[in-house]
Amino acid sequence: MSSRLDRVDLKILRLLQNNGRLSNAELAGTVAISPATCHRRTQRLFEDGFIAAVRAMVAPKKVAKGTLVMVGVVLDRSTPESFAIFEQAIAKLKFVLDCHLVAGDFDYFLKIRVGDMEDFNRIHGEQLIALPGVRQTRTFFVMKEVVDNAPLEF
Amino acid sequence: MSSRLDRVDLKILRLLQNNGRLSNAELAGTVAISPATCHRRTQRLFEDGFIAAVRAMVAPKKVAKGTLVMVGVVLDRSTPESFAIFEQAIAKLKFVLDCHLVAGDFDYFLKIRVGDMEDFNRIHGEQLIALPGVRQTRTFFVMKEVVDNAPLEF
DNA sequence: CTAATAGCGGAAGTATCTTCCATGTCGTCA
DNA sequence: TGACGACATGGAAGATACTTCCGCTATTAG
Repeated sequence: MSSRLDRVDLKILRLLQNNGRLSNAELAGTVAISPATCHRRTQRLFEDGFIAAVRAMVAPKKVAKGTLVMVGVVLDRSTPESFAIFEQAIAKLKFVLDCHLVAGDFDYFLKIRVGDMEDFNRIHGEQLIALPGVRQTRTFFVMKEVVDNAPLEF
Repeated sequence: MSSRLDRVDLKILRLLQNNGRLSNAELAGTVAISPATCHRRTQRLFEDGFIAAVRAMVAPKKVAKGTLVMVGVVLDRSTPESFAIFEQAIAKLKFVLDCHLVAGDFDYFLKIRVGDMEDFNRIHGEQLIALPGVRQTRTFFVMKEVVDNAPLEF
């Protein structure tokens, strides 16, 4: 929490969110401060945890991960132990992009990327329903990605 | 689709996915090729669209967006026109991170980031249920983010 | 076997990064 | 009001990295 962000910090954050490979010189120029100051500001944003990471967004279709699936999961029992075991197991499944414990008709919501439907069916049968404590799953195939992973507005 | 990715390309992609600010020299050193070759490879990965963007991941809690909500949406009518109008409208809502047309009990799934529950209630009442063609929404508050936006495995 | 093509790494000029330091600004306290 | 302290800023400079050019090698096709 801690330190406040002034107008300059916000500008840097937004610029790096749009293009994480901007050079310090380019940043400084756009924000209209000296490279030295910009360097210190940016460094602080990293050190203080405002920027968790900088990631290249790999185009899913280019690497045979063009199919997106949302899955609702219901567990057998709603005990803390069941949740912990489930979460531990799902962290190992690399095709799971999101896994959120939610309030409502499901216990967890998953966002999964796979190559195609056939790929998903195999994964669903071999890995998802085999997860510890899973009573049922409900699959929502994504037919159109209207907005995917939009940058955070702040 | 087009051009193939060899072992070196994959390494570069994975490294940049983990740290998008790696310098060309660091990349080259890790992948064990010359800076010149590495520069050419990386440039091609961008030009050919394998890397859609490089983004700084801003920590949501640090910028008052610590509350995550999943929302299922059902429209009044399932006509192409209804879908188009809805999608056009939702693209303007900056707090919507994901919006996917799905097959199943809902028409759309939304992933939304807001400051807190109060914030969400206001947005839900003023903006979500006011979207064109919305019959009903079902809200799933996220109580725990087990995995959020994990890097793509390929 | 020869030639064409594509990819590689070395080299060098240019640009950038990163640190140090002097200067300036703001707020506090005497 | 004035002096002081804490902090942030920008300039400068050595070290580093970027980007392009060019010659070399390997692979493929004829």
